[in-house]
Amino acid sequence: MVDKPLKMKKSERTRAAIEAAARRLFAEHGYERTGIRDIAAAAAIDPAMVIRYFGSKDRLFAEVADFDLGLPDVASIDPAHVGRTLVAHFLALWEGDSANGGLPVLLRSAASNEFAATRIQQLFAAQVLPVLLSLGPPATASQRAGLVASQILGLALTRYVLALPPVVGLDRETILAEVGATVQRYATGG
Amino acid sequence: MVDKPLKMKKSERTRAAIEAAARRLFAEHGYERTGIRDIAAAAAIDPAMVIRYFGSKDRLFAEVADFDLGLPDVASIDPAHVGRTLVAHFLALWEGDSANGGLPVLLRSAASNEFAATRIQQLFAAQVLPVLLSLGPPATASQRAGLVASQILGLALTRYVLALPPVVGLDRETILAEVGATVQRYATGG
DNA sequence: TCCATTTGTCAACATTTGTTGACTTTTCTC
DNA sequence: GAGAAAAGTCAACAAATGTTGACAAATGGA
Repeated sequence: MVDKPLKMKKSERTRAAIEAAARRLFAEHGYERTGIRDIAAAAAIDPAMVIRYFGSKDRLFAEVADFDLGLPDVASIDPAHVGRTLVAHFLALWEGDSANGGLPVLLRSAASNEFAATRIQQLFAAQVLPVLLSLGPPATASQRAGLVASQILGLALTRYVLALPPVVGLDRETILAEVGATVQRYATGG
Repeated sequence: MVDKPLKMKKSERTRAAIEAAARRLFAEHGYERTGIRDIAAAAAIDPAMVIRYFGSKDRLFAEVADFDLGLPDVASIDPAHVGRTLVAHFLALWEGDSANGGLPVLLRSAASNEFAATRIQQLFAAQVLPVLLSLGPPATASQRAGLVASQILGLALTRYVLALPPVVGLDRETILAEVGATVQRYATGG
């Protein structure tokens, strides 16, 4: 079989099934409350296969938690609307049904899982901070990033993890306007 | 013994010890990662006593999670500085070493514990929302409360639970000014 | 002091957890 | 089709979990 197979190799299909099930369950119930047997059941495979393919629960989680925010390039962002742009991007990251979804996984587990917490920290340090560097005095970049993180993660927490009704009830445009304005102010140090 | 005893009855002392240990451990590691045996060890008593005094782990958690935000009275708040006042109050709630500390417990567990999440929701609905009612159009009170929650819980999450370095590094005055301004705007619908 | 109530100790339980190894079935190459 | 490699199944493990009940010690009122 030299040609690229139309269907993936079987092993890759099961591996993908496990990963998908894990992503969903970790995001829904968090690291501790998601058992290997739950993941296996959701993927319709044997629990032992989870270990076989990923080595351990920790490594499976690490795999699922390894993703990219995919923030737009600094240069391509209109500095006058960074706030709105960033918020829109994070909204999409949460509500996009497909592909990514690693952020819910992380946030749901970060409160009681050191690894997830560290991962979030890295994510912001490596991907958000650079964006803010050019938007204000570099000396205050870290401080501005902290404020931005507090608002964006707070929105994610209350809307998608805690699902507080008043926050869930906010419509997209209100969020973009209100939270966007806040992030804008934090990001530029205005 | 008719007089009020100088020392508590022994049973009340152990009960208090268990509760204190539970509060600390729940706040530090969350509900799932805190075992009854851990609590017992921290309180220097037998694991069986925890059950004896509180019935179950769930009920112990519920006890510890049952507390008050103690927000200042609506009338006593200067409407021009609600934001700063609220933020200052929440900061004190987190950093006050004594007494309360129920909020850390809740936030640390809320991501994977339905009960804790519901409790937070009740707390904001019953204690924060009333404050906002008189500060803007009553029709938008819920929306304003949602935004306020997203920022205040976001600050708590990133600073005390995730301990993101840039947020931990923020000094008190910066927080009061920056986050206070945001909350002020959210609260009044400005 | 005697007795009853309270308080504390101990060992065990059933269940669930992540993980492992031996085994069988499927799949693919020659 | 034979044989090797890959993929999947099954039962079991050690450890940890919340919880229970039988028992011992301490306490306090009569």
